[in-house]
Amino acid sequence: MTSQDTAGWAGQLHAQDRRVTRQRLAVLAAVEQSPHATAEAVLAAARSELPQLTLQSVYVVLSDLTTWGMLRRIEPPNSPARYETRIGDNHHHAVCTGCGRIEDVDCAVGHAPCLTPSSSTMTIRIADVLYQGVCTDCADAGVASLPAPLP
Amino acid sequence: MTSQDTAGWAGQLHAQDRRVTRQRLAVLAAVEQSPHATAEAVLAAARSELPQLTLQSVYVVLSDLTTWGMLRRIEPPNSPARYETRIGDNHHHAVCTGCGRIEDVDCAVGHAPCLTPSSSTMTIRIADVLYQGVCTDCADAGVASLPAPLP
DNA sequence: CACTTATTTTGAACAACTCATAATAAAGCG
DNA sequence: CGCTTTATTATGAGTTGTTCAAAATAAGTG
Ligand SMILES: [Mn+2]
Ligand SMILES: [Mn+2]
Ligand SMILES: [Zn+2]
Ligand SMILES: [Zn+2]
Repeated sequence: MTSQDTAGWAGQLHAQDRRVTRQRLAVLAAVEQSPHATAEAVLAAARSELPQLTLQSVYVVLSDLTTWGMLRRIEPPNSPARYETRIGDNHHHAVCTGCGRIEDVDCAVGHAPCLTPSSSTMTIRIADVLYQGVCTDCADAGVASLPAPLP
Repeated sequence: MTSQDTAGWAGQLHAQDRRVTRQRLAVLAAVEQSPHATAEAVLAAARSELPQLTLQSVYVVLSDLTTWGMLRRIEPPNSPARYETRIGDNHHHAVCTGCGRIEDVDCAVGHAPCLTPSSSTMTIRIADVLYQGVCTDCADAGVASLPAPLP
């Protein structure tokens, strides 16, 4: 959201020979400000700066930025896709089955060892680990039920 | 698919005070026969035994069986949900970004250590690891592109 | 066999996302 | 700066995968 970030994002877009648009900067700022945001949440946040922005545009911008490696998309169960600007560090996620809360979790075993599974005929590029459990709030509240959508 | 399996499934259903129906047995048989099948694929397979079966019924049966722990659901990116009878062993999956092929992968580091991530305020119940890469077939064919839906 | 009620079917609706096309505006150029 | 080109966005509609409410069916019980 800072002009620092904005300048950096503009630079990255330029470097990819992409146009620097208000929509792209607004979406990047929204995702930076609230990590693991949904497309709807991004739209809501970005509209304070760019009221005429549409959900469809948010979808294409998110898709493009993800394709170009400027955003990362995660797809938790029982939730629409979520996006974040924290990329390239192979970090993982824990989602609470009580309230849907999503937390970042550093790679479980240290330095990207999850990239070498025990046996597979595939050349692994990505290891996406999704932990599911109950967060302390939900544990305190005695909630251990099924996933509920985030507000 | 064998009467062995069928008897076992009927027993599990009885043990849960659930009714043993043709639909449930047909769905279980279909998933057992083709692991990681989609609801559509299950419908197609089960209809050879039960032609009047509907997709909506397949959805509720799959959902129920998953809730009761008799099936496991995985949700790969760019794919509808998939189901399998291999449950309770914390195994993971590798999906080819070329052709969409899905393989089982045993827990990467041995005996369920993925259940203890480096740091989280959550009590972890499930560690779902999704590897994405390129399978040998696709590597040989020079395909490394975006995921395509399985036939 | 008849009864109760879980289960399935029917028909419709929904959420999240994608597509085709028209309108707009960012970048390059004179 | 104004003009042009074309990437990008907005508009409107469509699609996929899934869920829901209500009626019809059938599994289990006595
Ligand atoms: Mn994250
Ligand atoms: Mn599997
Ligand atoms: Zn929680
Ligand atoms: Zn492949």
